[in-house]
Amino acid sequence: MLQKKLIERLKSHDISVSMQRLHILEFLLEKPEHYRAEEVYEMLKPKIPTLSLSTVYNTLHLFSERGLLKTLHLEEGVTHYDGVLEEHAHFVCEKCLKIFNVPLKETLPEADLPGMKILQVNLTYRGICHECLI
Amino acid sequence: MLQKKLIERLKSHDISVSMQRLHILEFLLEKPEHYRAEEVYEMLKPKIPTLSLSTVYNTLHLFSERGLLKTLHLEEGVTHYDGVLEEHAHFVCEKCLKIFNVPLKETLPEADLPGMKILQVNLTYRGICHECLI
DNA sequence: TATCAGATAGGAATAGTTCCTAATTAATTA
DNA sequence: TAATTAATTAGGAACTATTCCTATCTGATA
Ligand SMILES: [Mn+2]
Ligand SMILES: [Mn+2]
Ligand SMILES: [Zn+2]
Ligand SMILES: [Zn+2]
Repeated sequence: MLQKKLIERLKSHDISVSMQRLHILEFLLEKPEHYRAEEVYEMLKPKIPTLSLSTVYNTLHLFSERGLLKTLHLEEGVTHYDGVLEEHAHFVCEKCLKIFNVPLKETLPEADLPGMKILQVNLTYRGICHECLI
Repeated sequence: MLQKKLIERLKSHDISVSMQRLHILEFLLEKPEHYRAEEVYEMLKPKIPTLSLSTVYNTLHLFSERGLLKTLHLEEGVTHYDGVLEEHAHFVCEKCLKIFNVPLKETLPEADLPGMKILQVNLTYRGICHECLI
């Protein structure tokens, strides 16, 4: 994505611009995969040698809070971040722990939750992927 | 639940019986709530003074593997166990972190996952609960 | 009874995340 | 512009849920 677009995106979400933030946002938006903080850190270290893991955590929290990306709790003790905001489900392989995006045919069922404010819906399938079934 | 029923339940899932297992199973089956390993441990300590946290972890893993209960990854870094096996969704309040059971009106959408073996489906709503909205 | 496998207890080790503080950078004010 | 203030970042220590390791215990088997 163009630098200009990224800057706009940050500003429109009330986030002031910094090199670290631009890089982290770009990294997550251009990929359909799901990364952990540590992975984002390792991938960006070459580009921003002074980058710290704390900053990655700070930034990911901020982005998630402001709706720039989605936080996923799919497996034990790890948080993944998803830059794809279009509604979709996930499939987690219990063997290799790979995460797959799953397009949704129908919209997700409305929940009967009177008085609650729903901010996010998450649909996850769990099982064994085609690779691991062989 | 009757001791007899519990023993049957274990045996029918190819799990040999022990006091620890009976107590842990009973505890989780009779409650609609969602507990962490540590909580199960604390609750059962008075009944089984020699109980160890390791055993609780071992047992919960075993039960989950054999389909006696469901493993939930709803919030950061914690695993909850659910003894209610009937299909239902969850609502997690982002403020107080309480977990609510949500009955499902419709069945969950079939996933377009050719070649994958689906073992579990998980639907989670996230937001602010009625208590925290006041 | 002696042998063996499985289950348990206890504690050390691990790892992802959070918290704290000082240094750096950006924004605001005079 | 210079001085002041606020926000961001870097680095590392602290925290904590979970896993891993090992010795002990228990129950079944021969
Ligand atoms: Mn995704
Ligand atoms: Mn439940
Ligand atoms: Zn797999
Ligand atoms: Zn709440």
